[in-house]
Order: sequence, then C-alpha cells, then structure tokens
Amino acid sequence: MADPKETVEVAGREVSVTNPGKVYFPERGYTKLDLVRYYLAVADGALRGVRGRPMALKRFPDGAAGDFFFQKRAPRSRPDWVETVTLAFPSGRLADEIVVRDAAQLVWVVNLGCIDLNPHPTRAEDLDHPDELRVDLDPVPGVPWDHIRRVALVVRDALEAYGLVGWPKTSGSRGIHVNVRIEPRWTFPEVRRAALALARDVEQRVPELATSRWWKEERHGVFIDYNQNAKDRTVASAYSVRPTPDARVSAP
DNA sequence: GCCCTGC
DNA sequence: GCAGGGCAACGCTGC
DNA sequence: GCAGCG
Ligand SMILES: [Mn+2]
Ligand SMILES: [Mn+2]
Repeated sequence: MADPKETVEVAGREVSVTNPGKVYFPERGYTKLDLVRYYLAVADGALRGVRGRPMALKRFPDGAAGDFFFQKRAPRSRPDWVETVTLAFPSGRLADEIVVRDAAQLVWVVNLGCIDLNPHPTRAEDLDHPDELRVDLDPVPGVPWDHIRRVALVVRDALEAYGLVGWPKTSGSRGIHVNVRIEPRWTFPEVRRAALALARDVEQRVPELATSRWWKEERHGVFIDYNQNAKDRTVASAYSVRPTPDARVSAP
C-alpha cells in the first residue's frame, strides 16, 4: 500500500514520518502528516516554547480520539541527534527525558504520536531552577470567555506591580496560560509560593471572577492553578495542538 | 509507535 | 511471523 | 496517612 512511510527534510536532516496518511483527527479529517506539516509551518514559534527544556511525552499513537500514554523516559532506540537530559526524582529514580532544540527533533517527537508538547519550566542546563512561572487559568464549567479574558488582564496588572511581564496564550482547552520569564534563581517550592501569592493577589482584586481555592466545590469563576508550578509538572506549550476533536491550538 | 518477549 | 505488554508516579492540599 | 487535585 502507498502509505507506510514518508520522509521530510528538515533542519538539514531526513526525518521519517510513519503512517503519514493515518487520520489523527477524524472529525476534521486531519492526518498525521498534516500535523507534522502544521508544526513545520509554526516551527519558529513552537520551538520558542520548548527549546532546551526537557519534556514529558504524551503519546497518542492512534490519534486524538485514541488511547494515550505518558512517557517520561526517551525511547531507548533513537537517532543520536535526539538530545536527552537526566532528571532525578525524589525517590532517587532517574529518567532521561527528551530535549528539543530544532525542527528535526520536533518532527521526530511528533512522529511518536505526540500531539501537544509538554515542556518543563526549566532548561536542561539548570534543572532545579525554573526560568518560567506559569499562570494557569482554569475556568470552572460554564464560565464565559470574557471572564477568563478579564482575569488574564488582572494577572497582567498584578505582575506589573512586581516588574514582571506575562505572555498570554489560549490553553487550547478552555482556559488561558500566562507565561512569565523569571531569573533561574529560585527553587520549585519558591516559584510555587510566588505563584500562590500572585493567585491570592488576583483573587483579592476580582473576587467575583477569580478563585485560588483548592477544593473544586469551593471554586467559582476562574481557578488560578498555582500548583502547576510544582516540580515535575508540565504545561502544554505555545502552538501546541491539543487532542480535541477540532484540533484546537494553544494560541499566543 | 515501537520495541521486546515469547510462542 | 505475530500477538501482547509496556510505555509516569509528582507534589501539594485539607481532612 | 489519606484521598482529591491537576
Ligand atoms: Mn489549564
Ligand atoms: Mn491546571
């Protein structure tokens, strides 16, 4: 059959795309090769979100509607131009995670069935000090988009008071992510505490719109998920395609 | 999606 | 040759 | 220590 494999030339390498015609988004008819071509088209932006960061792989070998699994450890068999870095867990266990820096590595990851990209907030060069604080706005069901947007604007004001700049994007699901560049100087617990302080600040500014309550039952409006800044937690990066039926994208 | 194992 | 299994396990919360 | 949360 005329399908098993296609080769794309990217970043000076030949990268295989297996099952290029496989339908990954049945509702829209988008194929695996469509997904690869999308990522090539936005490679500059997509790489800005993941470059130099270890990432957890969330793999959908049968497309967005199929089963998925997480994979922290890079597949043992991989080209020598695919970079990894060794992470240590508190348990003492180790994991070699993928680090993407160019479009060839990106396509290689997409070929594994990764639809969205989930980088850590750290760089491979310094795994203990995040250089990105992530403000994850998760609306409870039924919250209108305008409220989410308004909370994001309040986040901007609150950040400004600390001399910080937030870079917003849709999550591609229901909420908004605001990424904040920080000096790689603070530990995970310290960054998480900063995110909590920010969440409480925002909640105080617009208590009708935003909440920092951990318990779902006590939440109303937009939950500012500060815990997303804990260690070993990742967030879908900018330009990631989400595994939704309509192939929505996290749009800056 | 792909490897590894075992039949 | 082919079917089946594996592929993560964190850290924080309030009780 | 537990289960809820993501
Ligand atoms: Mn979110
Ligand atoms: Mn969240």
